[in-house]
Amino acid sequence: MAQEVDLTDQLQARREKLRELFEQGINPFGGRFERTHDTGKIRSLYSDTETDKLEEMNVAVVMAGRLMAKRRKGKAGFADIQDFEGRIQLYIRKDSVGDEQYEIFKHIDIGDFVGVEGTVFKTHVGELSIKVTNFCILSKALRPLPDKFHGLKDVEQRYRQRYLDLIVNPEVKQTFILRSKIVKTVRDYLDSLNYLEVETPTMHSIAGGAAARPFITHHNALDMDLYMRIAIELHLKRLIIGGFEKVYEIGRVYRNEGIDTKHNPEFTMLELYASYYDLRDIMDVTENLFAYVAEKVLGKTTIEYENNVIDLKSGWRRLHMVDAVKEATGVDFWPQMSDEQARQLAAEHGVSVAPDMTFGHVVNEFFEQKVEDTIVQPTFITGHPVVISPLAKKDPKDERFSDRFELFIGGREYANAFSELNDPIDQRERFEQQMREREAGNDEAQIIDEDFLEAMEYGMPPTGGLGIGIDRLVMLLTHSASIRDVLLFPQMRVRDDKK
RNA sequence: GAGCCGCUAGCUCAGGGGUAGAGCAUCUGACUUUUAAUCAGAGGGUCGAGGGUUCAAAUCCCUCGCGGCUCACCA
Repeated sequence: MAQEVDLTDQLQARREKLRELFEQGINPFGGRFERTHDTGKIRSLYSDTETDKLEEMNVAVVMAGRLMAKRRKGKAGFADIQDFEGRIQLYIRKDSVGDEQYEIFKHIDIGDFVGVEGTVFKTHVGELSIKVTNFCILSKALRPLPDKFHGLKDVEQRYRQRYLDLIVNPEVKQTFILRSKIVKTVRDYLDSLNYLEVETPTMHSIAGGAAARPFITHHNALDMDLYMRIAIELHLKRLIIGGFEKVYEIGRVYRNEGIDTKHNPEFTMLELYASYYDLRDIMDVTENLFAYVAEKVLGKTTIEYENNVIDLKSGWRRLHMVDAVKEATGVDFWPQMSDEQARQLAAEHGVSVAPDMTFGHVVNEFFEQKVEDTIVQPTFITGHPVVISPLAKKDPKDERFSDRFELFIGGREYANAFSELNDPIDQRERFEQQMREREAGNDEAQIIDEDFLEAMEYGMPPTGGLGIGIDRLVMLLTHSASIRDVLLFPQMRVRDDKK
């Protein structure tokens, strides 16, 4: 601990007050405190009660909270305390609480936790308040809170010390309460459709199910490297094989990639799988889920996000990637063509492609570079090229493309789904194709998972599968510009010069 | 990884070569319905870190750290 001389005036003052409390025989770090009301209950019960009526009712309450403001004037004073539900004003008179407690009140600091007994009343301007008859300190704060009026603005400090952000910036608290409701509502919806929620390992011996670089860790007793999962996919499919006909998991996945306003190294994914479904069924589930959650959580399906008005009501546009590219650029990839011809079209239309890219890669590049950003209203883009979809069924009508969709809203991807590949021979070929890409230098291409292939050889029912980025969904529904604003503790570099 | 911007008191911010400022917060005093309470006084700083230029650097230059945004990467 720092020596006294290193402490700022405010830290010294609070430690001094702490010592005085001990000397008076008062425990500044108290224990259990039984409340009769919180601020939410007080407000819902008495906000609309007339001042005189409230006086007559003489409602006694016991409350607790953190002191957020103090306005003292001689032998009386006002203070605001804050609990989870909000704030309420206290009115403390020396002749109500007595000399001893009033002395404590005089020396109590903003940030301290207090417990109070009193009666509910309204001030001259009609503010619901508590006339305090008994007052005690429940926990002493040794550091000052950020500015009561401006709050905490410093973005770095808000992320590093989220607890301060939550104490002084009420809208931040609301965002995370909403996040909790969103996730709960997703669960409610899937549970109502008889999906079974499961938990599968987050440490994998092979990081599969997506194209991404994993985090590597090590198990000492087994003396083996393990990978933090980059997707939930392959374990949930094993459960489909095992006879769980409808399963989902909401959990963390980890990708060892850059950090920006849309990416955090660990984030929350929903994946669900349903036996005997195909892509069409999954589209229905997806749009119904979004609409249900928006309606339940926000009370509406029309939302504003990044200067767009977006309607999440079901019945979204369904558009094949090739048609989307054709619509935006006039380039038609339906006719059969060679990889060379495809790359030539890219060159002609200013789409940058690598020299070894195949027809499928080129189509995808066209979509990403020319179409993706322009999609505003919820749109299912379907039929991704098979080469970039190693876990999806081929489209029987055109085997260059897969039975897959990605959901785009406001130029951003929110979901990814397939009619799941359930042919183990084809799956092996797809993995082998991925291994060849890997050998060619794509370190995000997937690794062959023999254990998963064996599982599939026992027979996997036709299955529809879906993945939704929960953080992005929360961003959308909470109008958050950065993923860090919907993560309580976003990943940050360590600071070694910590004050 | 690149570019731009930022880092000054506990918090919010001014100050951009000439002795470090304000508001809130803190401390002392006054005040029994205030609410960004008010009034009077006081204390509080390694100006992100290190180097350089200069008689003189918070300020100009270089390096580094941390953060934000944009781009790249991320099917």
